[in-house]
Amino acid sequence: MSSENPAPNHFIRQIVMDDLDSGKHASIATRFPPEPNGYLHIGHAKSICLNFGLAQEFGGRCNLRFDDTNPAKEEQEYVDAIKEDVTWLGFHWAELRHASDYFELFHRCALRLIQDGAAYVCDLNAEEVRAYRGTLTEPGRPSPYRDRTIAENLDLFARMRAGEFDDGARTLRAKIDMSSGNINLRDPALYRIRKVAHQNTGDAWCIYPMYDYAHALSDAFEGITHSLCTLEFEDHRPLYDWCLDRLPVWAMPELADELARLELKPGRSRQIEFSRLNLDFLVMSKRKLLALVTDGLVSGWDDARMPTLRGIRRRGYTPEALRNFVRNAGVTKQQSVLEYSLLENEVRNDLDVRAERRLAVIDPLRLTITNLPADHDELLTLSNHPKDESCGTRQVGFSSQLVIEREDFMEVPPKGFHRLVPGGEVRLRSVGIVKCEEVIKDDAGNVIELRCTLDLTSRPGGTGSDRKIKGTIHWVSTRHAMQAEVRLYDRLFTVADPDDDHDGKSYRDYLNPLSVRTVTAFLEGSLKAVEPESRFQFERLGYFVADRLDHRADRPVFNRICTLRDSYAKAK
RNA sequence: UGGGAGAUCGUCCAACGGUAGGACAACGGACUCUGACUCCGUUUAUCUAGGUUCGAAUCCUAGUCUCCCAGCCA
Repeated sequence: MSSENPAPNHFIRQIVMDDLDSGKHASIATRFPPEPNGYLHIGHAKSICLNFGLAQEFGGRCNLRFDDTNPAKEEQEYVDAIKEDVTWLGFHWAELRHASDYFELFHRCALRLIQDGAAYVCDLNAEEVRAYRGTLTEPGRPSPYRDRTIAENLDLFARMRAGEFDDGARTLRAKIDMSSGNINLRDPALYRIRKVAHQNTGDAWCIYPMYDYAHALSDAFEGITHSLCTLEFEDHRPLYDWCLDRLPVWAMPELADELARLELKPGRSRQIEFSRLNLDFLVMSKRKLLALVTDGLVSGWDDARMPTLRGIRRRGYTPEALRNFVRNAGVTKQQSVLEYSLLENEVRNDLDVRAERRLAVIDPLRLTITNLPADHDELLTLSNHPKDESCGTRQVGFSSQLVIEREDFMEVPPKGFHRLVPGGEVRLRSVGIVKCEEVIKDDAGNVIELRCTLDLTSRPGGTGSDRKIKGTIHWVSTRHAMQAEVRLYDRLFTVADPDDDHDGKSYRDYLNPLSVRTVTAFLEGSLKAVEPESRFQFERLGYFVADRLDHRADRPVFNRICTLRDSYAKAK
């Protein structure tokens, strides 16, 4: 099995250890808070590994919480997919929560804010609010409704809640500072009117809380100690803290019954930001990913080329490799773009250790052994893993009628070519050394068959088996082979930064037309009855996985996860 | 011209006033019945300018560059 090294230290882990050492927290609590409006991608893996990983390492707890405060965008389908993906990645949540579980609590808190004179109902519409807000460099102006009386605010808010007003007609706003340099503090909206059914609460509410308000309170309700999020929320932190300063939910009697009902143990949380995970040669924004799907540029969210967790899984990447990748990437506040090779490297590391070896030919060239009877039929016993005997052995059929990889033969080889050439010798993996005696061509001059003799003494255990030969190539016996659809994947984009839209280009202009190639390959017969998602190394070709969705015993489909490193190809 | 954040090899991460180190990438070599794996070696970095200090990636000052923010999205 693959090994996962201990967690390297990073600034958030250090904060956690300090808080534990100082006694600020007896144990920690984190949460992974996705909005169920799309599928999870590699970027989310960082947040998942960080939140769940920290809780795991320090004996704390980590909740999965759906940030479902905007019913217009969210769907149950995504909730289900996210749960499945988190589980696949290898994590278990302490509790499954929804922000919508707390709608009653949010509402009571809003009442408290109004009573404290810290929030008011504003009648400005969206456009007017924007005009009053000012700009990045100019302060905003107070809303004409800013100084309503508490009684008036209470009455208006009750009527908002009762559905008396249209969508967008009014908002509940925090009364903070219209001249703040931080735009988030210029009386941000706390509640808006949306007469939309919610996938969880149905028609119970027509006012829904905004992210900043709901998120800070949700963290506090759940007793989250460390609320980890990405850098773009850095200047939301003052608002996060404002909410908890005004609403010490752990000490508000009017919340007690509801908190008890939900079995919540609230506490004050601290928001800490880290930089997102970005990868080159990929796009990661939900919008662009969605466009790839809806425009049919890929086959779906689970297309094996997609950077979604479902796509990555479909492709055959292992959760272990993904976790190692994220761990090695580290956690900082520096914006960064990781090289895709880091991820591939982890996949190869993991699979080299655990994937059994098989023989397969994806671009066949006929090879006949002329000094063996035409009906020669033999079962060879091959080891499943060169470095792990516990993987056992398997039987592979061998005959005089074989196919080899077309690129393993060249009539006019370049210098340094170690494979088959006319009159030359090469070792057939686990069989022995063959010599190419004759090259058969069709009328067009294409090589269609190689006729070779096998040096019988070079067979395993034979007197000449140790004879040094430069090259070893793989093969499959046609009589014993099965054919299968094999999908050869390559990167989806041709440039390192597909998001770069200079020169009027867009990521669509950088799509790799060769990102998938489907071929019919010859596979050794032992591959016949494998389960979907089982992974193998096809020797010298790469790592392959039986497709999770399409693979069937009677119609096998394999995906290439990644190639092997190929120093020869690189040298060419 | 506002507010927030960040600058260390090609990439990512360390070094917490005391020899700038690791991983990946690249390059060279060894090994090899997978041109894989493994092993060995090499190249490459502290944004700039001042200052403090015996000593600065780290502290101070000034500047430069990059990213984020003007949703009733999250």
